[in-house]
Parts: sequence; structure tokens; C-alpha cells
Amino acid sequence: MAESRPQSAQPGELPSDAGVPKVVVSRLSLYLRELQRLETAGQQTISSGQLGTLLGFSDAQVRKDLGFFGQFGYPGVGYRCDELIRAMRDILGTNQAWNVVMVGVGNLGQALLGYRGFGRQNFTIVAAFDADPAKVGHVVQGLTIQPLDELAATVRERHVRLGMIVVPAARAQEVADRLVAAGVEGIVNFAPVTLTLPPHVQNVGVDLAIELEQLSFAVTAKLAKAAEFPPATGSPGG
Amino acid sequence: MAESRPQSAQPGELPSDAGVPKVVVSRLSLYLRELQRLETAGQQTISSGQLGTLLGFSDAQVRKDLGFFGQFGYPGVGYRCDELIRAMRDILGTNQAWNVVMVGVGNLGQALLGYRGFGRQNFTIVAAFDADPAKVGHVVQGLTIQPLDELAATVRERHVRLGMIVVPAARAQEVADRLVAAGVEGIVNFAPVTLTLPPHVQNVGVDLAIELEQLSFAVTAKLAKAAEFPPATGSPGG
DNA sequence: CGGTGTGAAAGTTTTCACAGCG
DNA sequence: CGCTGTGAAAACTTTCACACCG
Repeated sequence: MAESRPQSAQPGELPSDAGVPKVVVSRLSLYLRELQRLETAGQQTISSGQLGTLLGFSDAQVRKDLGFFGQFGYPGVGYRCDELIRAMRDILGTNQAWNVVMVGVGNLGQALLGYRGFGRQNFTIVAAFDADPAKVGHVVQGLTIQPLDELAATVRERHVRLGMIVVPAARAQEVADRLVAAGVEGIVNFAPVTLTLPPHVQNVGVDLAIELEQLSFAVTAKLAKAAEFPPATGSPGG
Repeated sequence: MAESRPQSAQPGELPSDAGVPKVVVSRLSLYLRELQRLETAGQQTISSGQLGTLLGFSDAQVRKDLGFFGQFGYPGVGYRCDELIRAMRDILGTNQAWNVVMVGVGNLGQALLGYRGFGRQNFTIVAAFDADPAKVGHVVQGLTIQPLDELAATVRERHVRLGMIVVPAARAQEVADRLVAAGVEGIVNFAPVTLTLPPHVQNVGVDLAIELEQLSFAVTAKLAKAAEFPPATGSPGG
């Protein structure tokens, strides 16, 4: 074991988890994803500058972000990929296993049940529910679809802490209410509505149409800008 | 027609599209989504305070965000839903139709092909591609899966400006390169990797595992915070 | 009144720049 | 050297507060 390990970074004694900006946490996930790729590719260490370049951030930003959680680097060397991955997973919580329930087993729900990427980060979908009696009892990706009545019991018995909502917009809020009542602590919502939740329940929304909308804005804005500052016609001088 | 329409907000003469913060644009999409829901529910006007409350923002923030693009409100009244929807769609670019291509027709790709939410915002997936010869020629959601060789020609012929990458991580960069070469201006990437793209191509990444990771952090941090400031034991005094 | 639009203040995040370390 | 960790400065975003409008 690395006895000269820099200080901190053990779970449970991270410096004040309080008040870390959300945007920092979202970059942390990107750092982790990249680090895992690099480690698989056999890279042992990486500097803040290299990591930043790969993701489009500055070296200072990478260091500041990590600085919220402790000291992980070796001056003159950089960060050891394996150590940093472990530390980041401790911070993000993915060194422990998370059981997840899914509500809504339509097209998208079925696709998500088959997605292998969740497991790699220690998330397991342990049960799937649907309000449609015609779907209940069918087996999808190894899970038997259950009726919503069984939600609370399953959440309790399987120690489920997170839920995914994959139902139509009109049903999303009532499903969210049931997940909250069942004791879930966080929700990923794929329905295109804003949920009203008690403050102790975390939530992340994923709206696929909005992602495209953001792109259409960016593409349009780019064009508008280009028209505003037209590039010189003809070949640029040496 | 509303002849007393406040100024501005006509497409093509929006005040300096330059330098609108990304976070503002992402809230714009949320405003629009909520406005469309309200209009469907029959609501004619809404104030910045009401809209903000529904989404968890302050009234001032709503007004400042809109202020980047023009003046849309009526003092003492608020905003007219229909007008504001039209203005926001002009800004975001979704009053015009967008043709989109999808590359990668696995579980997730097929689910996305069937997703009705895109159409509602004026996005149409006009073609789907897959590298697997066994899939080429099959019809999914009314589209015949094409080989990647045909990508460039289809993009040109169908005036496609946006692409969706729904292939495994290992293939994402090469697919991105082909989309760029074909002339696409923006990419939504569902593969869990950061793409390297020329600066004139916009891109948005959607990583489903990362969304869960953000939740697991939030849930864990909440707990850590609660331990740091334990709530008083026993019943709170009247 | 009730509500917008907007400067100015407060707060937050990013970048700079450099001491210190192996 | 090369690179981290971190205060201090700069840039940016949010909130405040109020003139003005119908």
C-alpha cells in the first residue's frame, strides 16, 4: 500500500461536505469517467493539466475542484489514477452498491433496464413497476414487472434508496409521490415535467427533448454570431 | 392580433445573441416546458413570480433571464402565455423544424426512435444508421436502418443539422468524426465518453450513469450534513 | 395596486499567480 | 524542474430594491 499517500480522502472524514457547488460535483463525475478510461488504457498517473485538456477545463479548475474534498496529488508528479478513482468514488458514493427501482416499463424503461452502464458504477435496478395490468407479470431483462401496490414493500425489503421515473408526463407526479411515500431518497425523472418534492428528497431531471433544444439554440446562436462578425472573404494572408 | 405587443422578440432582431450564459438557456427550456403545460391547461397569463415558484426559481431570476432576449411582459399583468411561448421558441430555434439523424440502433436507440417528445418540439428523426450489417435494412419505427456509408449523402439530401450518437463508448468518437465530416452542426451524445470535436460543432452529452451518480452524491452529502447538525432529539417545543 | 425591467450590491465561481515540495 | 495546493483578483451570476407602467 502507498504509505506516502497524501492526507485525507478517507470516507467519513472528508473536509466539510457542506456547500460544494453542484457544478463541481458534475465535473467530478466527468473526471471519474475519464480517469476510469485512462486506467483501463494503462495510464498510471495524470496531471491536472492533462486531465483538464481531455475534458476542456483548465488545470486550475481541476485542482480547485479536487481541493474541495482533500489533497490527492503529488507535487511534480500529478495524481495516481488508481488512488484518485478510489477517492472520487468515495466522494460520489459509488464505492457502495445502490439498489434502484424503476417505475414505467415502456420503450425507454425497457432500454434502460438493459443498459450496462449503471452496473459499472455500482447501481443495480432491483425491481420494475408498471401501472398497466397487461404488463405486470411479464419478465424484462430478468425482472418480473410488479404492480405499483408492491412498491413500498419492495423498497423496504430490498433497501432501495433511489428511483427512476420513466412514465408519461401526466403520471410522473403521482409516481413521484408514491416513491417518496415508499421512502426513496433520490429520484431520476425522465418525464418532461418539473416534480414537486419534499426538500429531503433529491432529484435529477433528464429531458431528452430539452437536450436537443439546447443544441438548436447553440447552433442558431453560433450562426447569428457568425453573421454579426463575418469572417473576411478571400484567403487569409500568410 | 396584439397591437400593443411589447417591443423586440422578433426573430432575426433579438438583442445580441452573443454571450448568453448556458445556464440561462437551460432555464429557458424549463420555462418553455412549463408555459406549454400551463397553456394546455388553459392559463392565459403568468407572472414571473408564479412561473418561478413552479420551477423553484426567484421572480427576479425569471425576469433577468428573459431580459437577455427582450421585453416580453406587461407591467401589472405578467406575461401572456401564448406570446411568451412563441418568443421562447423563436429564441431556442424550435419554431423551425429540425431534421435529426440517429447513429446506433440498439435498445436505447430504438426506444429514442419511438419517443414522441421530440416531435412535439419540432425535431424529427429522419434516418437511423447502424454499423452492424445484420441490422441494416430492418425497419424500426417506420425507418429503414441504413449503413453508415450512406450517412453523408442522407445528411445532405435531407438537410439534417443535428445528430444523436447512441453507440457504445468505444465507437462514439469515430461516429462523431463521421457526423462532423457529413456536415452536422450539433451532436447529442449518449455514449459515456467526452468527444473531441471542432469548435464549430456544438455538443451536449447525456450520461445516464452520471445522473445517478449525482444523486448518490446528493443523498450521501445530505446524510453527512444531517450528522454534522443533528436535529434536536424529542419533540420540538410548541 | 400588482407586476415588469433594470441598475447596483451581494454572492459565487473561475482564473491567476506563486510558494512549496519531491 | 514539473506539478500541486491555495490565497487573491477577476469574472460572472444572482438577488435586491426601486422607478415606472397600466
